[in-house]
Amino acid sequence: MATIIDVAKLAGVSTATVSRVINDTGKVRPVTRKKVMKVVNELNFSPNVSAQILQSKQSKTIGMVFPDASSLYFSEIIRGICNYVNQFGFQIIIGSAHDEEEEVKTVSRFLNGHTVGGLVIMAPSSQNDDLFTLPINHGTPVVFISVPPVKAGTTSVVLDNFKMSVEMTNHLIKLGHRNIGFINGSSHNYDSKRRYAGYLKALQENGIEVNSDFIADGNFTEDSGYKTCLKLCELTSRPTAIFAANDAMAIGAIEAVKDSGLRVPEDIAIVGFDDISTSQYITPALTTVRVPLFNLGQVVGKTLLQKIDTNYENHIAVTERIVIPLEIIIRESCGSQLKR
Amino acid sequence: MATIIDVAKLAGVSTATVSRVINDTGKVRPVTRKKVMKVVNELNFSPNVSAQILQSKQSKTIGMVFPDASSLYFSEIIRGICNYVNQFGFQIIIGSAHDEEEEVKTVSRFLNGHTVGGLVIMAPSSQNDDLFTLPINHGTPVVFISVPPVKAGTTSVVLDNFKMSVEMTNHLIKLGHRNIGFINGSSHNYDSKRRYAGYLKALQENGIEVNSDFIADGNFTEDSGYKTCLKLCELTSRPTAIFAANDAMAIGAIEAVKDSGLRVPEDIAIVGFDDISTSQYITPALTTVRVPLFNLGQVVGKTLLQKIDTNYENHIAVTERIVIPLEIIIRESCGSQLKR
DNA sequence: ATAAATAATGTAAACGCTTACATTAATATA
DNA sequence: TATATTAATGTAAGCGTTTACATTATTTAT
Repeated sequence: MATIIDVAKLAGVSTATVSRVINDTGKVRPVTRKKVMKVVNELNFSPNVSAQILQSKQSKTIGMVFPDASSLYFSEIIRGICNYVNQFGFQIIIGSAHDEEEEVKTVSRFLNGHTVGGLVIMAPSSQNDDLFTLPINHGTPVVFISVPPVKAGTTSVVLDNFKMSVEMTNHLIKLGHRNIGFINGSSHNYDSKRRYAGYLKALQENGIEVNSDFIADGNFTEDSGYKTCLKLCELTSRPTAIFAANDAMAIGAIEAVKDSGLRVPEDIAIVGFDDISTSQYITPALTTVRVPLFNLGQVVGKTLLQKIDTNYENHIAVTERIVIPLEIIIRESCGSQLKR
Repeated sequence: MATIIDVAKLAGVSTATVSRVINDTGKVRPVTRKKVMKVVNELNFSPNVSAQILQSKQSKTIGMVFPDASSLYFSEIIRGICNYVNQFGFQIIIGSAHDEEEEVKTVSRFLNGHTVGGLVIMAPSSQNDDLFTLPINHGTPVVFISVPPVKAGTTSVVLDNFKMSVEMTNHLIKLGHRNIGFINGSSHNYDSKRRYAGYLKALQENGIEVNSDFIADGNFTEDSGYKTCLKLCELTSRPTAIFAANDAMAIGAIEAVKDSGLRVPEDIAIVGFDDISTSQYITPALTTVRVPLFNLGQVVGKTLLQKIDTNYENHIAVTERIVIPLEIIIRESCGSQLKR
């Protein structure tokens, strides 16, 4: 494998000049540039990335750490990030983690190893402050996905959960529902919390009292949706509509309603959140909120690259929060089309 | 950030000893080891990965390059790979590519940059020999996913497409079908080819003549399944069963049959391949072949790590081919439960 | 034509680590 | 106890870059 020295020798210039040519830094005469590029192509030279990082202390790889639990969403998000950052020669390195402790470890390994020039951390259920303090203390630019707006000097990209949840609940209310259940996702999950908060807000705005019997605790899995909904169906005075904090649980809920001998949406309307691909195919097709994950990824990539850039110059720590707009998708499971 | 020199100084030993301690190479007295480890922990030292790679020429990063088109499968596969290789301190770096040309570029960037110690290449539709020759010439261990068994000295992990496709077709035949259609995936895709070959084989074994009208060309998308199936439905003598080369197309096909005013499976049975999560929720639930992607990923990880290990010692280039067994999932869309 | 200013290129140190080889310490053997 | 053997540690070169600074070439001004 050819090194920069080989190129320099063959081109009859110094390594400094070769470096300047391939990185486009500093002045070099067109004649020299051409001469060097010729050899670069001949030898099929490309620089040793490790040597570059070691010397320049600037890595063009981005670490992405996320919990196993978000693997469903991860694929699209990462495609979005890649799509954006690849344009600028950046790579993505993956660190998945089973639990929070492991997530912290992964972050610190990325940081200490000087492998990454920036970090994307997905920690919707984060309880551990280290996840925030570690990279910030280290001075490495980070973008968080789906975290509460608590930490100063932190930049994050979040979904417009609250607003859409209000809208979705309002939609149910307009359809005539007053007894609306809610199935929560995992207990510490920020997305879930905001969606729940929006639901509560909508009820309150419409003067509907919250019935705690109608609030169930799931964990984002379809199974938990099924089981909690089954209980809701068995209530003597059961809800006429159920809002699940994500589609997987909504799908489980639909099965539960069916298995209880009831109909969706006639007896119980069901709505979800996420718009996963199954949602349009299940019967009845699920009314939900579309979350543009690919787009989210692009925004995250763009934001991070901006942080990295400005970070090279000056270290202004602004707290930034970018909200991704979402869209309600009305299908059959909410009963919009129904004449009541 | 602490370097190995800081640690050495503080512990009163040489950098060589520190290196031996943290890498567990060479002999070092327990006393010394303890002394060094104490400082390592105090300073929260962890080695600069770039410097390690630069010096040792052995990267613990695995490059995974795959076409955009396989992003559906990618998430689970990568989880599987991570799951295995993380145990051994290996990381994954992602290189997605729009087309084949870009895929080759990505591979060559990984190779030339010396960023990766091994490569996983997913190239089910590969036409370009560079994808194979590049890493082999470079001497970097590679594992291919879903590629034809053509290249010598190559190791690959593939699905047992042919066998399962024969079985699935046989299942249809046993159900009484003789007019069975097939919807192909994208034209150069190896998985699709093998599935088609299995279908052909089963027909032949049962003395059923192939009706070219029943063979449609899709491209793995649901939309293509819908459109091609619509045409199949319009045939004056139409097939009584259709085998789609993947679930997405099968789902499109089910919609098409419905939209043609026909019933699945009574008028036309439909089966697919992959067992994506939607398949169990669509009505009727799709009979299909389950592909254990996570498991596939684990196998790929294990195989690659083995190659990397032996590569360090001796460069025996054996052609290896690992076949992942699959499982038929009988649901409703094939009409097994039907009394005919 | 010469001096001054500017542009282009070269030189060499440094980045943080590993490891072959040299040296010193500890243990075994006679 | 002296010597041979083995174990533990140290020394320093080198991995392939980038870049501050030094040097040389080119252009501009006089």
